Amino acid sequence: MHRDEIPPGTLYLLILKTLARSGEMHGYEIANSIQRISDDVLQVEEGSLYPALQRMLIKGWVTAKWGTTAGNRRARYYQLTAAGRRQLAVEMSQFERVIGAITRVIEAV
Amino acid sequence: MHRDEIPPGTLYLLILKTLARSGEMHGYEIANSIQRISDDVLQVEEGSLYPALQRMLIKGWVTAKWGTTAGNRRARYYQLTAAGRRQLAVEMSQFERVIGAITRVIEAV
DNA sequence: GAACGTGCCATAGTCTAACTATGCCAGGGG
DNA sequence: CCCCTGGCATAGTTAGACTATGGCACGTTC
Repeated sequence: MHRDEIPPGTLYLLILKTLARSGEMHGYEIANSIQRISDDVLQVEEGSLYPALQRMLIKGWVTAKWGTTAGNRRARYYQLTAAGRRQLAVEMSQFERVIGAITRVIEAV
Repeated sequence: MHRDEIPPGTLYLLILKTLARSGEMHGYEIANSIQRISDDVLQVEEGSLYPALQRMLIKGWVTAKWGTTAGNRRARYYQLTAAGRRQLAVEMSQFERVIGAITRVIEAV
């Protein structure tokens, strides 16, 4: 079975936006933040999140450094780069453009 | 390269809705209709459309019969089934639910 | 101090579905 | 006759979200 909750491609947008809002975060925080703000509709699985973060590192959208959490655990803190901020703008406008177009189709008379 | 225009999964929604609106249509008409109503934002490639229609036939969401177009060409005419209409309702509510959740995240302060 | 739960990271492998590229056939116009 | 267009179809590639699994360290409980 598949839950199909997060449409492929939009995970980047969600992560980029979350990091832009909150500055430095580690993976767990990112996932929890997305889940909470979406009222539990979007559940970011660890097996989706960490591969996505790796790809984003490679693309240069984020940087990572190891640190320690408030709960005294080791964690990787991610931060947006300038390229990441640019990518966020791109993804936002693409999202709006495409969702607007789909909405036109499904609301057409 | 990839154009990334139609998010995976939403093609079903677009086709179902288009058929619901216009009754019987053949593939070419469906693609043109979606493209036109979306103001050319959504471009349904033939290599995406026909496989999707095949899957929808197998799932029982549509039926097909061969006919002749106004331009005197042979074409397969697709029509929604009752299951297809039910599926359209499901896809609509899922779409709204997920897009609403994503919107909350990308508009959060 | 052993056992367990939880926080946190990571990867291997599966699967869906949209894409590219290609091919076919028929009608009509130059 | 040839090409353009309309129209259908499939084989193969690719991205990326998922499941399943594993590991480790801290705190708490008994």
